[in-house]
Amino acid sequence: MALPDEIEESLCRCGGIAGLTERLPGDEALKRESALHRALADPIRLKILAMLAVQPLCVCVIKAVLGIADSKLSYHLSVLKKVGLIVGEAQGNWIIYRLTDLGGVAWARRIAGDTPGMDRAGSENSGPGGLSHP
Amino acid sequence: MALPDEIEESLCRCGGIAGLTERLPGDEALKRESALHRALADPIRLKILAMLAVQPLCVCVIKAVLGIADSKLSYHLSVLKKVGLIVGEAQGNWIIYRLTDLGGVAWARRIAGDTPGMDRAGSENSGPGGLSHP
DNA sequence: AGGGTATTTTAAATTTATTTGAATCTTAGA
DNA sequence: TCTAAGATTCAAATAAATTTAAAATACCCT
Repeated sequence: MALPDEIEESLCRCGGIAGLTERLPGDEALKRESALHRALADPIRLKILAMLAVQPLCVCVIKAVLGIADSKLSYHLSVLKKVGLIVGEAQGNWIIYRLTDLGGVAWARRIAGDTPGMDRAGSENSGPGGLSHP
Repeated sequence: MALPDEIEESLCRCGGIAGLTERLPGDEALKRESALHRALADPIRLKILAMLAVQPLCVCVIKAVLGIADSKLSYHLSVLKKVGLIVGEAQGNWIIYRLTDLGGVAWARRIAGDTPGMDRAGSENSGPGGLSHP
């Protein structure tokens, strides 16, 4: 196959194609990670996450902020819920959504949010925020 | 609208719907972030990132590891390139791809894939404190 | 220049995700 | 029980991403 010297040399150093392959995450891990990113790959859903990073909220408040149709919102909530970034808890007439631990991690690890050339970042939780619920 | 007490109370504390809205990232930031996640939302592309995190590589080596068609690989490389996660530098007959700084950050901030038990979905309680990663 | 290898581009076919609007479910309260 | 509000589900329509195979480009070498 004949490679560029630099590549061939360092490729050898890490065990060739086989050695490189061994160092990679398994298919399940990659599938899981990509599923999470797919769930985060929409501005509406990121905005929902940003809101829930401030505090838990019921669907009607989220809807008021986003200004989108009920069923559309429900769809996006279900996407986030399915991968475990948020959970919803029924409370009487309402369903209150909040970030899971995973959702908190995902929001905290935003990629572009604190790298050069960005708008301001969201939340950073200044207040006590959150549902008291002891 | 009448909300659950706990929600209404903490919503007031942060300035109501308007106050909440102000705390959210701007549309441009959300679009940028979602574009990055969209690029990361595929196992093949994550695997490419993983490989390039080991060392820069030319297309033919990446292809040998992934075992996919040339044009398919080229498509996925272009997706990663377009959002600035990788760059390719022509070197004679080959094109050598490497992670950008942004790509390094993105890979380092994987959400599910580091060390911890990564095969759980709902993950309500992955521990208190949540954000740190031993 | 001509041949060969490495990589990208194109366009059509396919798959997957999102939006929309109507219908449904669930619960609280009169 | 009846009703209204809050939220989800369904199926059809639309839009976007991915795959495929063929054709094109770019480069090195003799």
